[in-house]
Amino acid sequence: MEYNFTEIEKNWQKFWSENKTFKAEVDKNKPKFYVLDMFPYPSGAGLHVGHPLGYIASDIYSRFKRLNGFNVLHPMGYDAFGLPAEQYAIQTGQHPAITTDVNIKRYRQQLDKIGFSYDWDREFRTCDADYYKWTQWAFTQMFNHYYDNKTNKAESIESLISEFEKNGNSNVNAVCSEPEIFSASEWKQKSENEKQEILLNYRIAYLADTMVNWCSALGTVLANDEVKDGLSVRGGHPVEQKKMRQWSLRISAYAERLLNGLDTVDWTDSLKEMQRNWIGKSQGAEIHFDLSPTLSKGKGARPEYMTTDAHTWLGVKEHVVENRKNSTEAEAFLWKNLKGKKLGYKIRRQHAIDKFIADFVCLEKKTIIEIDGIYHDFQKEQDEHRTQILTELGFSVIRFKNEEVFANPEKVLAEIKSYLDAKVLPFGEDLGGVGFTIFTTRPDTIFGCTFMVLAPESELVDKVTTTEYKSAIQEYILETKKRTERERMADVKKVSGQFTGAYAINPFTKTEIPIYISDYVLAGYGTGAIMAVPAHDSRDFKFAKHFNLPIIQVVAKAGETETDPQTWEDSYDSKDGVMINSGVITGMTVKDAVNHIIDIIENEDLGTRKVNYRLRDAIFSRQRYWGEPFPVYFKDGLPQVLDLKNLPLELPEVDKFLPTEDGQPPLGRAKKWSTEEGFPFELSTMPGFAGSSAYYLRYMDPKNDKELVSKDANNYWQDVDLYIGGTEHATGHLIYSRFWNKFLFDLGLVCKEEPFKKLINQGMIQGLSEFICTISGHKMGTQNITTLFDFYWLNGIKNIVDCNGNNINAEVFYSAEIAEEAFNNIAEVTEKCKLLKFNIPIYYTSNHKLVEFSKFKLWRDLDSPSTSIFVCKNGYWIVKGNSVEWIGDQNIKGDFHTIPVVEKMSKSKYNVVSPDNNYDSEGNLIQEGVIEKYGADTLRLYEMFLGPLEQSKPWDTQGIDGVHRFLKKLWRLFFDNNGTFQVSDEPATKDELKILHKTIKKIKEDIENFSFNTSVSAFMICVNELSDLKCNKREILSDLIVLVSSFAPHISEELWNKLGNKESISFAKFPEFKAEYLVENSFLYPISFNGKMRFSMDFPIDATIKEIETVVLNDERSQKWLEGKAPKKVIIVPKKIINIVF
RNA sequence: GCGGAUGUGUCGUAAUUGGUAGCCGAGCUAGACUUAGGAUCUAGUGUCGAGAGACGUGGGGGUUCGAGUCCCUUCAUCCGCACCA
Repeated sequence: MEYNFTEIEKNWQKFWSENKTFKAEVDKNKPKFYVLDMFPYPSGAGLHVGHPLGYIASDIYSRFKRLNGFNVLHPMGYDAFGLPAEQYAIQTGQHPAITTDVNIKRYRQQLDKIGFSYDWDREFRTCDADYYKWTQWAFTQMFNHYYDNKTNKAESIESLISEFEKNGNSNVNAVCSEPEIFSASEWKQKSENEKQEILLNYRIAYLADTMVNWCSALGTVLANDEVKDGLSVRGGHPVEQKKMRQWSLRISAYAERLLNGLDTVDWTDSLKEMQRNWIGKSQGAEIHFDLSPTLSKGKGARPEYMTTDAHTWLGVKEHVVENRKNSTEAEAFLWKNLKGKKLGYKIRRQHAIDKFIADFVCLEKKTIIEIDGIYHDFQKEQDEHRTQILTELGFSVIRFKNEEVFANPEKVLAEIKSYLDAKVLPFGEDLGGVGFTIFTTRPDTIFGCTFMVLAPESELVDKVTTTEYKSAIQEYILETKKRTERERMADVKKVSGQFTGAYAINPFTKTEIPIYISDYVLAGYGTGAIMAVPAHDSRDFKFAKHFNLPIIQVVAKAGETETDPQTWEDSYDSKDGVMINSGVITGMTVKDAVNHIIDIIENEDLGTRKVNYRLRDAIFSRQRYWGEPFPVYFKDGLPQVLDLKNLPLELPEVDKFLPTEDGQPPLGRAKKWSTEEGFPFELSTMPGFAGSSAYYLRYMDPKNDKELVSKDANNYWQDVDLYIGGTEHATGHLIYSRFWNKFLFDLGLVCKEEPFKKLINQGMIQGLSEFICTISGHKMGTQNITTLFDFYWLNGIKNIVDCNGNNINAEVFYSAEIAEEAFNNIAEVTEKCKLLKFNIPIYYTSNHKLVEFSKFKLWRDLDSPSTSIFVCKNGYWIVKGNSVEWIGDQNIKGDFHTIPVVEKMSKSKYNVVSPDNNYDSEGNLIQEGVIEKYGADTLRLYEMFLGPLEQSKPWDTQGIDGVHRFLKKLWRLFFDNNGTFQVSDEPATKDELKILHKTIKKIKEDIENFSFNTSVSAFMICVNELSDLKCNKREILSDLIVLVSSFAPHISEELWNKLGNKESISFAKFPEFKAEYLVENSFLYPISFNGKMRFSMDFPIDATIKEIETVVLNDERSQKWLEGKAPKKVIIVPKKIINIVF
């Protein structure tokens, strides 16, 4: 009986599916094991041979665990929302739900052919409303929680509100956007909207203004990698930096826990390193720098709004309160339009300054606004006197008459605003006093800080820049604004910057140091400002050199003395060394100095110890259609979330998948996109990572309509024991889902803080592309072709150009080996010529040769069918439509070589190999699949045989025959020469048992170490050896087939069944390894002389070292190798080696 | 620039973790069976050498009785991060 894999595989796949063989249920009598593959996005191209690599590995492991008595959860589903489907929808008008469904069906069909042991009853898609209900629900939970630094977990917003009501927020230590201290009574006085506004600063899911890449032509925010040279990669539309109100997730609150959690999981070091890198923790200090000259009276003495002393305040307090009550009509009118930062500046009224009371004051701009009524007319002289004093204090006064206010209030407000906008305080007092704060990880080098640099986008820039430098600064900012963050990163080498005119004072050296702005400082990191230490930071060094700024060495390499930094080629950035020129810390090591200086900084109130993270909050809005709608509506412009009972909020239908005319996201086109009360819903949708962040939890309990996952299911399945997938998710999905899980953990909804216990990154299977060569600008007239190439034949390649015809309608291709030569010769004549190499579909080639000339031709020029010439070494092919003619030596028809290149397997490179048959749009077979040709078991084994799982390798079917032969050989063990199934019930021999148990041991160890490639060769060795012994003993084959079943389940089921078993082999028991079968009674020792192996000798296992030594030394071969010398030493390692040293 | 990984026949790879380098498969060569072979089987196949033997795990050095494996150094390739203060 032949090994008919097609039949066998079809039958068993049907059997598994009908019998739900791999259905997993909570079973508390069995230990659980959860094996998960990373969520696939079902692309239109279907599966290629690279995708199943990880799936096969996880499937082998799942089946292995089942055989070992575990209750295995092994599910599969689809990450179905996403951009490609939507782009396709925009192009074709097809609803993304339809294309996604088609793609998923194709995926499923392909997956089914490979024989995976998934529990298909748990399958779901992220775009199912039943599923995204829980994505939306999780979002509402994030909205309803804040991160408390005291309990170090997420806590409910209700508890925060009740704390506000009791004590205000001064005792609250929460992760928060803009802390502003208020008391309980102040909280209670706030309007509902004001309260909501404040709460948004605390919520884990929050709405805030964020800088984004906005592309108005595409109507969406773009990620950095979607923008190049200020244009969108797709379409080439201009992209601008824009502040937009976006949903974000406060993932930064979890930075420390995300970092620490890495120590508890079994992932590869490289992956953990990537995450650590992404989180980017750095420890250092925030240090306050005063501006020079300092006008403030002292640091940290009083809040800035207290602009008078306590004594005076008590004296004027009554007047202030009185005035506020009895404000004039004009004042009241103005106040209505000034309060609450209506002009963009905080304005206070009836505010005491020195011993005066100002009508209105803007402290950050040191500006007083006076309304002169009749009352004031009597006091004109006094007012002038008062103005004088206030001016001395640094305030300026603008005045308006009552009548002005009434006659043209708009004009008055506009004047106030433009006055405030224009006013630049020379010494930065409006920064909240007297200077600004920087973050550094090297506070020890502060004595070497000789200048400061601000990020161009920093809010501080406007405030420090002196009038003189204003235009230069603005010019510089404009320049940098044009470039995206990405571009800035790209040309690191270019040094640019601009002096602001302002100086700060180094708090330790007390010297005045200039303040610059430069785009090498990022607004988003730290405080957007740095202290520059050119001697010990290469970027600062370059900057100092460029602008000729002083460089002071403060760290010397251990054992070296001070040198002149002016002579340096580069800075000394290392933390190895001893402090010099550094006041009290001179002589300390860098490590000690860092700690010591921070202590001083804290004691003297110059700053604080500080930990900084690179991890930023995740922007969660997309102006897109094909994603989860936010369960959010807006009431008075403020967001409210829907209750669970109103979820899911289903994605509405729209007429087009494009933004609306007025630039709203596609959901703006939905007919009724508002609550029943008429409050509008959010128009953005969630990003790709939303749906994939908690899917592993949902698999535990996929049909539950009451909760994401039941307590029962979660307590049983707990976490993913083995997670297999590609590295591409290292910093995206794997950070987000860890965050998401930790959040749910804080809420007590899941029992494990880390979701993925062990994680393996399978290597990529690359494609083997084929390139064809042609030369641009070099086409020839058809009528010349024959003569041309006869000529070419006679004269060699270089004469091709002599016949450069004028009727251009033939394209010439060159076989790889002559392309270069041909090109070189053509280039002599026409300089415009270029050697072109481009990808061609690999299925027109075979063994790196073009074979399907006419098919290639058809593919190549659909638009202009013409003649093509394929120049080979000893002639050429002329191809016209279906006619292919060889011109040249008829005895040796030329091979037309293409150039093989290993690249990523991708549709655009035409190098995709799918596991099953590949048909064109008309249904013609264009590429035979491995599954059809060899069967799924061969595919599974071969993918594993290719090499270590983690390693990337190009797909190459050379060698697949060997694996297929192995399966046939295995099959033959069960049949006699006539093809009749025949298994002997005789007891196995010692040798047979030894072979079997050697294999059991090896397979068990290999699977546990995920070393599947070596298991496959172990199987081969085993079957080879059994074949040599002509072994057909049931005792041996029965165990062997169980071993194989994890790898090649179909053939195993078939043979298992033929052995007379009624149940699926999945319910068999993994054979037990018995060491006694491997016990040998002798060992063949390799005998080396001075470490070089010369011959080997057999000794009984219980021979003593003494006995062995005597026998070996007396052997005549030993005498020969010793060359008559006496051995100095004889090393005998039992059951290992014998080495004789002489 | 920083971090990580890898480097072994013609190719994919293996090596009991410091103990006979090249298992298994492919390819190639020769042969058997056969009407035929993309079937099956047998033998050979690291390099040099007629041979004995010598050399051989990117290069150089070291530790060791013994190194593909450990240490130092250097080169190459791949991947990740990258003005992160």
